[in-house]
Amino acid sequence: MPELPEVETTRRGLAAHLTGQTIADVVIRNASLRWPIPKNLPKLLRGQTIVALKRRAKYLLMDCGSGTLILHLGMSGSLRILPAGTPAEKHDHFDLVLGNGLLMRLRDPRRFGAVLWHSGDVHTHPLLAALGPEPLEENFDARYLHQAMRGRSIAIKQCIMDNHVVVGVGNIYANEALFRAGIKPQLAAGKLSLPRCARLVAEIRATLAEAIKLGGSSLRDFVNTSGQPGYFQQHYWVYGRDGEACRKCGTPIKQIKQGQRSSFYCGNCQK
DNA sequence: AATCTTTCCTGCCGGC
DNA sequence: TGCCGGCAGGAAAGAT
Repeated sequence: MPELPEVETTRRGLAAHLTGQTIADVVIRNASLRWPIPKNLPKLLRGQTIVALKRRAKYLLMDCGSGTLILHLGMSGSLRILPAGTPAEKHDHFDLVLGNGLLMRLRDPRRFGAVLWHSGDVHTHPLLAALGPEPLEENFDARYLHQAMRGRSIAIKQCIMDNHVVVGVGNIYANEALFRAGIKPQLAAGKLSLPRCARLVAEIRATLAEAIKLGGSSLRDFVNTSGQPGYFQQHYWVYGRDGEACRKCGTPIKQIKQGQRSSFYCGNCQK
């Protein structure tokens, strides 16, 4: 599933093909994603030049000069670069046909993704305006996290998955980072000391950075822009390892539900 | 049939 | 009383 490392992997794979290219055509086969794809998108985009491909949280931002195409992969989306004219398959909802004989194709079986247009400063878009800091940037530090969680009774795991606190930490990496930091997922967020916040910040950063280096997770249906899976899943400490031995101490990994999501942890290594 | 995935939205609760 | 923020739960589609 696309979490931040998968989105960043996608961004890097796409950027080389897209940057500086003109948009020859736009094909909408099925507009009903999480929100409808704007009907006037072909009119808006035809003839535009792609200036840059950026990322904010799990949103891909295609800067077209006059505005920004906002893309989200939802739970099952993937973007690929293919030769123009490649026949569309099931769940291929959206194409950007480029001037260089290639196209960028969105496939999204579960249709929780999004394709939206915003003119002007994209960071003022309602979906982006209230987001917390990027986990890999300097302003996400121990002092900030400590402050953001102060007085809160919500479980630490749910707190770091809250986009208002920090963006881009989904279920897999939340579980992994908490294991690496030695923090039990049920701990009340407000109870985490400043030094433990520092440890957690460091482990969230390291977990995401390593996953990006490895090309993202390949859980279920994630593929990169060439259609290849990532390799991070081979490195999980706890995710999906219910009942298996902890890789550090041998204690069986436990699975619990928090906010309808599965959490995995070691009762011995995580306090 | 239940589960899994992301994230927005609704509505309840308690505090002031 | 009414507003606010925190928080829980629900919703969307499809594969397994």
